[in-house]
Amino acid sequence: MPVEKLRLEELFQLQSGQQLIQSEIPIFLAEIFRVLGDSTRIKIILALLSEEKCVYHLADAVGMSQSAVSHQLRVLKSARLVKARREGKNIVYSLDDGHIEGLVGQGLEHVAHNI
Amino acid sequence: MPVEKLRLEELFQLQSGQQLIQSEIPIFLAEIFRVLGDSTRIKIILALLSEEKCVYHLADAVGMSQSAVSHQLRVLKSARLVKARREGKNIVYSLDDGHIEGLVGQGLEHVAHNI
DNA sequence: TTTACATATGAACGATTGCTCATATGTTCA
DNA sequence: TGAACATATGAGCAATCGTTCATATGTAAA
Repeated sequence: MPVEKLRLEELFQLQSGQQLIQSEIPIFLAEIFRVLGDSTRIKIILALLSEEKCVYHLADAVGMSQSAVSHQLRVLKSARLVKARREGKNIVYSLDDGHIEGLVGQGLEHVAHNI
Repeated sequence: MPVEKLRLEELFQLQSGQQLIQSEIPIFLAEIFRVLGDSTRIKIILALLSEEKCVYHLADAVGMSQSAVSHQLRVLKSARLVKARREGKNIVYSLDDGHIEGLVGQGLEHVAHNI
């Protein structure tokens, strides 16, 4: 299936959803959610909502070791959820694009709804 | 932290995000994303976007065994993503609330953005 | 160039995951 | 009640995951 050709508003209307399900889209979709599905990684993202941070400050913010945070940053970076830039001795991480806030926001709505 | 007292629009504005990160919210958030982070479960959800379905039809739609689908339906149900009702010999599953479409929609936007 | 700092990375591990297979439970109809 | 169908569930297993520990890499300042 030519994923590039899909317009978002069409996705929900594919006949019986079968084409969508058999495309690669569910794989990509599951992948992004899988990456968001760990509390250390979510905390990193939440910490980056307000402002960019270096690894040391992220580790402090989420209460995990530098190594653990660094490993998870790599996961987040390869999923294009965060981006990095060097600033002197530090490497400063920030959210990669605005969709992430949307995703987290929707997640929060579901959480709020189920409390 | 009194989660129930949080208004959604306040969440992003908590001082430096620290309160949010130290609350139980990241745990809940990661949990919902973790459940969405498997392609079989995402396919099930996509299959239910258009209409409710029984287990047999779901298994067919997602191309997995009845047992595998049943196991995953239990995960989806305990995360309150789907609900079930008996209809004769069958058990018919449907999405539990409207937020799920919002979540999937946001996920699709991210996917579309990164293709 | 040496030292100290900041980050990344590889190996190893215990824990969790998602599937299959076999079987149990529940429902309908003869 | 018994047979056939629909779904759920438990055990078992291979694969994946997230952490720690030790160490490598990269940068800045002395």
